[in-house]
Amino acid sequence: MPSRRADPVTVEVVELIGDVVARYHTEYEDAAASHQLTGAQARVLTLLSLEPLPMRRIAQKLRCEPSNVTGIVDRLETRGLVERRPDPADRRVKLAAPTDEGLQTAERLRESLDFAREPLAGLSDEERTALRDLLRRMLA
Amino acid sequence: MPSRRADPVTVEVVELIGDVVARYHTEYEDAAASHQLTGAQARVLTLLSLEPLPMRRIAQKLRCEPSNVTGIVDRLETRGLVERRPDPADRRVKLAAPTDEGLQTAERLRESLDFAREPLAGLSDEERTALRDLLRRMLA
DNA sequence: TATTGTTATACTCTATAACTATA
DNA sequence: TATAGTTATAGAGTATAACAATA
Repeated sequence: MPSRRADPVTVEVVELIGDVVARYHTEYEDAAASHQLTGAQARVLTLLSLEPLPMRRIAQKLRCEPSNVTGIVDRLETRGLVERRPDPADRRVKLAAPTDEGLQTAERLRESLDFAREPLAGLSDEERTALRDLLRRMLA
Repeated sequence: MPSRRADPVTVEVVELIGDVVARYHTEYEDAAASHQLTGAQARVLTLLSLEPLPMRRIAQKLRCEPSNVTGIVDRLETRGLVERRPDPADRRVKLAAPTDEGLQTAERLRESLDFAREPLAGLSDEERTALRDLLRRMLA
């Protein structure tokens, strides 16, 4: 049931979360662009740097249609950052896996994603822990 | 200066913020889609529901090129949600303004955007206030 | 028959550059 | 000459539907 009137603090928290989202998005896109990647390409490369995945699984992680993943992986493959491997267990499946260069790019991407690391540095240990606990409960 | 090694709590907070961002994005797109709007269209309509704006200002708010705004406003105008008005003070300028139907749609959009209202309801007043203060400091 | 990945198609968002009408 | 908005163009992401290969 949505429309219970929200108190002022809740309204402000929602606005602040909107600000966090906007800032996160901007920094993510900038970090991706600094490696000549789009946001979607950066997300897929980051996913694959954790473990190779079937095309279908990538679509599920991205919450998009499988047909889209074909193009994104095509472009990453053209760049030499990702390759398609056969799945020994099921010949219908293609596993997308990062190349060595792809892994390096993913690592540099992670490093340039400073969001909330710098701002969080201004908080004390206790405050960071409190923030972690509150966010955990919010997402539970 | 990015790469100072982050402590585990900071790492988890960054991950949690990523989760918040993903959830916010999903809910925003869903809310927009439930009104047959794309995310960009919903953002512009929401902006204009606060006050009519010159095309140029919309582009600045969206952090995109002015040429993109033409298409987005075109589509909102075709839907009858927005109209372009001349600016009496400068005949080069076109003010985009919501129609009555556009205002109604923007209001319903706001209502269906429950993000963080429901989850925040599970927090006490003190916790919400603490969260607000921590987010404020993070974004400062 | 069902599933995996792809192709074909169409729409939206995006940036760049060139154009117009004002200022 | 500078600015506001548009148009033209091209690339990328998205969904839908139809297809080939495999299960």
